[in-house]
Parts: sequence; structure tokens; C-alpha cells
Amino acid sequence: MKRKVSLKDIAQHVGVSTALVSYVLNNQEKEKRVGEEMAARIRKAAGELNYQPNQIAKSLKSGKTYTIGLIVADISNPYSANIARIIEDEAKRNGYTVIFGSSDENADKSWDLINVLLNRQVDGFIIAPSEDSESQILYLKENNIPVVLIDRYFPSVPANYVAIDNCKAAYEAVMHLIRNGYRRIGMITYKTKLFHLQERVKGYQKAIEDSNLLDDQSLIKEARESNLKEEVQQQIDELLSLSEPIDALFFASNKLAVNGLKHIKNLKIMVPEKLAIVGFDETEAYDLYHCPITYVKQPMLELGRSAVKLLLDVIKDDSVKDISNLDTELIIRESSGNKK
Amino acid sequence: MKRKVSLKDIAQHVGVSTALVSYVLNNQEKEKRVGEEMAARIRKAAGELNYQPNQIAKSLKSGKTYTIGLIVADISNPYSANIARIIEDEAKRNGYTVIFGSSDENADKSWDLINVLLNRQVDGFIIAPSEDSESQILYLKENNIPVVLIDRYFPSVPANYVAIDNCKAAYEAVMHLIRNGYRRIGMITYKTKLFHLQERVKGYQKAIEDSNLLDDQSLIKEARESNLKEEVQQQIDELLSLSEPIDALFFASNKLAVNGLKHIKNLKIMVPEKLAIVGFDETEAYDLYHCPITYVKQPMLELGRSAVKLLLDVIKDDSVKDISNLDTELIIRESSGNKK
DNA sequence: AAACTTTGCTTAATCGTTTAAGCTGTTCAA
DNA sequence: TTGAACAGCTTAAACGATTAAGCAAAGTTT
Repeated sequence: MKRKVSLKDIAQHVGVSTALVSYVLNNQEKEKRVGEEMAARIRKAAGELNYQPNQIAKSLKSGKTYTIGLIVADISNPYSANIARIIEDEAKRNGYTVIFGSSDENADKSWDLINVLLNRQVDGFIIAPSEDSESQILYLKENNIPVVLIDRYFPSVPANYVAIDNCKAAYEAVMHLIRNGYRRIGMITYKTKLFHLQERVKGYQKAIEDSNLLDDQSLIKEARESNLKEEVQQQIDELLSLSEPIDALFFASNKLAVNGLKHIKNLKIMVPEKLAIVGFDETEAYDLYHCPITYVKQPMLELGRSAVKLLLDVIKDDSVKDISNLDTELIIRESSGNKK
Repeated sequence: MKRKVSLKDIAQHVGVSTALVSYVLNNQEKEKRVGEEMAARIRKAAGELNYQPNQIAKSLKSGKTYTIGLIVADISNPYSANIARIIEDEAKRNGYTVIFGSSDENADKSWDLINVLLNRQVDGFIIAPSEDSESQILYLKENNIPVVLIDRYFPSVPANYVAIDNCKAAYEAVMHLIRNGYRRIGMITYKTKLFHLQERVKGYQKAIEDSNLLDDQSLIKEARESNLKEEVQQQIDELLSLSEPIDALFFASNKLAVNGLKHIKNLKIMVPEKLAIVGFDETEAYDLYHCPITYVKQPMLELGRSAVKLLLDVIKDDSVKDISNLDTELIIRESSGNKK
């Protein structure tokens, strides 16, 4: 690799010290009293030699890398990829670049990633924390490393976060089903301690209670990420073969919904006539289902942008802001239509 | 932010020079003849102080950042996100991290990104090049900056690349339709000069010719990325209202296919009875369509991994390897079933 | 003309590492 | 008892930038 042009090269080329070159190229000519003619010569040389400052050297000196570490569950998941894209754009708009890593919902991997990124001196983190990673967030906070949580957070860990009101979102989704005449509503979620998913269950339960429906715990099924496809299939089978089978099904994520819908399609169950469906989060797959799926839509743009803005604020003045939960929107389509 | 522990801190703590600490922590104690007891004390101190080396400083010294710059069209696109994830994993396995950027198929943005990443001293690039970005690749090559192109390449620009044989893949997809009895096969592609998409058209045409079907240019439609939804709809309408309408449709990408399928669903056209469909690239959306879509599957894992391996080879010894085109697989499902 | 002030530049330290070169003291062969 | 060989450490320069401090020459004030 051809060695890059450095400040020194310009200095030698013009016949001055590197200090002068640095002043001029950082537009400090006025404050630092650099001669007009000299400044012009330096700028000209920098242009001719196509000088590009070495950010690594700058970073070492300044202690700032203008880099954000982004840790998501899995960058190949549409939800993560979407957020990543928005964060990328907002970061770029502010002169930051993004280094990312996928934790696979695994606390060990997440810890690894945090360390790798810390060693690369990221200025701060945006993290969608995985289960059992409370201590990692605490560690960052204790060391005064700027962090903003996104999508999820731990009620036990005081930290800046940007998220939706999951309980409310689930509540509204289920209430919508109830209003449309459904009475036996099943829910499929992940087997996890993650607070935001617990909240979705809580919202579901609150809607059931508020509507004086039978609060039947056996209607709530928990699938494990590791064996998702099989467990979702089995759980749908169970929900459908109850003595009082379900007439509606609420999925706690788009991945769960897509897996479930494949099975429901194979079973040739009429949606929404026999079974109404509401999903969580967007995916283009919802549109291709024979009857478009109703789903809870998160304000992705706002989530991503707020996360970056909040992080940059924290990086700037280290103060803890708080962010209110963002509102979701229920996109109502045919899959949750009125019960015949 | 609490200042991090540096080599100097350890040195002072133990009462030795930083050089010694560096030798020990880099496991050069034998070569550099460091006393056993001393080495142990240094290691102990490093552990107690929780020393983490500053990669920025290392990079400045070594000229290596162990960072790969990844430029894709759009990280929120499932194809890009998938590749990104594979690249991330393979990079991590080799001690590299990934900085990414989305070019939005725009040469100016791509040039911006290259410069930003160059200033951050990435050791090399993996790029899915956008239209009209030949000069950028040439620039990198001229400056001996390691680059590997992925998914796409320019026949006019000699460069390392990892890609599939797009012509062959399209040929096989269309031949499959022909073998199943379809005769009027339309194709929807992007309006672009990008070689890999031209190749897909070429493969389509070759299949038509080899089968002695009517080579009708009006069956090939080109939609513009900027106005995709509307143009795809209109073009499907056109293809269906020809005096001799199409009985099969080949989409050059998954994004085109998903947009097209939404329209076809709204038109209530029976697939594959009235219209057979073959798509390009995977998406979970294909599975939820009432009749699962046949598609060309790229060997994503191999593409991503080969790209990283090739790049690391180039970084190591600067020699130009060549990579053969990888094979695709046609995943045959109901949407291209035998013509009744 | 002496005493400041201003202008326009240079010097050198610094960030946290790496690493070639040098310095001391011990051991051992001749 | 001299000096070569070696073990075990330190010194200092370097990577490429930033920036406080200093210095010489010219200009201004009294």
C-alpha cells in the first residue's frame, strides 16, 4: 500500500513546520496568526498532494474516534437491519461512523463485542441488550462510557434508552381483536426474561382482563429461539386442538409470526374467518400472505434517530437524559377483520 | 470517561519500563529475555488493573487497524444484511471488525464512504459496487488498497471479485420455465448498466433463443429503482395486456419480485395456472405467498466467506488471485409448476 | 532610542504503543 | 584477570496528528 501523504510531507514540500500546516488545515490561521500567503501555499500543496488526514492519529491525540459501536441481536434480521440503516444515516449526518456486531441474543458474545469495540475506542454504544446482560450495561455506566439502549431495556438498570411502550402496544393489538369479536385469543412469544417481551405479555393479559374474558394461561405459549420453527408449529397445533380452540392469535414478533403463518398456511386454516392474526413489527412477508396481516408498527425512524441524538448528547455532556416511550401504530388489515 | 489503564500505568505500578511490559504482554518474553519472575509480576498487574490495549495506538504504530470497510447498496435490504452478517462472522473469526456503509446505488455516496473509511485507515474493502463507480475501484487499485468486489463486478475493471454466474443462473431459471411448458416468458429487471443485471438478461435471452421461442424484446421490462412500485405494476399490466400475454414472469431480484407479487395478488391472477413466477434471491416473503415462489438461491455463506478470505489474502501478500464464479441453485416450488 | 507589541513562524511535548539499540552486571572460558 | 557471552533491564525514537510555549524580526509607542 502506497504510503499516504502526511502533514510532514506537506510541511517539507512547502518548507515549513508541521504545526503551521496543522493550523492552516484546521482553519485556525486567524487565531494562530499565519500569514495569508503562507496559508494559501499550504492549502495549495495539500490539494496537490491530495492530503487526507489520518483519523487514527487524530483519534489517538484527541481521545475521540467519532465512531459509534452498535450491538444488535442479528444484523441479518430485518428489524435490526432497518434500525442499523437509520442509525447509519443519522450517525453519518453528524460525522460519525458505525461499527456493528451481532450478539445473537447471547450475553457472552455481547460481552466479547463490547470489549472489542471498547478497545477500538468507540465514543459510545447503541445496544439492543440481550438477556442477562445487565451487568454489561452497568459496567459501561460505571466506567462512564456513553450508552443508549434501544428497543429494550432493564427496569433494574438505570440507563438511557429509546423504546416503545410494549405493554400498551400489545394491549391495543389485543383490544382490537376483542372489539372485532374474537374471544379465545392465543399468544405466542419467546421463552425469555427480556423485559420488553414480558411487557407484551402483560399488555395481552391486561386486555383480556379489562374485557372480562376468561384469563386462561394455557393460551400463552413460549417458544425457544433455538428451536423456533418446530416449537411454534407444535404450539399452534396445541392452541387449535384445545377443547375450546382459539379464534385469534397474537404473535410477539415478526419472526414468530412468519414461522407461524407458514404453518397456518399449510394447515389451510382460513384467516381471518377461522383464525384472526395480529403480528408485531413489520416485514414485507406480511403483504404477500393471501390476506394481509395486521401488525404493530414501531416508529423505526424515530427510534433510530432518537438513539443517535441521545447518544451524541450523552457523549457531549455526560448528563443523563430520559426519554419517554415512543408510540406504536396498529396497522389494521384483513387478517384481523370482524368475526363472522 | 474514566481514563483507561495504559502500558505506562502498569509499568509504574510494577516499577519497570513500558518496553518490558509491552514485551511481556505480547508474549515476547523469551525472545526479549525477560526474567520469569518479572514477567509474572507484570502479568499479574495487568490483570489486576484490567489492562486493555488501546487499538488506536497500536494501529497508529503498526499501520494496521484490523478493520474491514464494507460498502453495500443498502444494509436494510435483506440481501445486503445477510451478506453483512456472514462477513461480520468471518471477519471476527479472523480478528477483524467491520465498518459498514450504504451507497444507495449512488456513485457519489459510494465515493464519500470510501473516503471516510480510508481516513479511518481500514485495511481493505469489500464492496458491492454501484453503477458508474468503476473509477473508484480503479483509484483503490492504483493506490494498492486491497479491495474485493462482491455480488457485482465490472468486466472493464480488473479486480478481485466473488460473485455468481448470473447469466447461467438466469438461463437455468428460464429453461426451467420452458421445460414446464411456458412459452411467453416476461422478465422484469432494473434499468441499469450494472453488469450482473445485464448478465441476467443475457441468460434469459439465451434460454429463449436456445429453445427456439419467439425472441420478443417487449417482454423485457426495466423498472427504475426510484419509482419501483409504480413502474413494476405498470409493466406487469403491460405484459398481461399484450395481444399475446405472458404466461410466466421472471424477476431479476427479490425486491422486484415482492413488489410484483403484491400487484399480482391484487389482480387475483392464479399462480402458476395463469402465470408462473420465478424470483431471484431469497426472502421469507416467498414462503407466505399462497403458492411458494420458485427462486434462484445464491450461496450466500460461500460468497461472504470467500470475500473475506480473499480480502485477507490480498491484505497479506498483495498478489492478485482470481476467483471463479460460484454456482447458484434453483429452488423449485409451486409457482413454476407444470403448465396445465 | 529604549521599551513594548505584534506578526509569523518553530520547537517540542503529547496521545499509547512498539521495537531497535544500548547499558549494566554476572558468568564463564582462556 | 581479562574479556567474551549473555541475561535482564532501560532509553529513546517512531507512528501522525495537535497545541502550548517560545523566539526572532518588524512595527509602534513614548
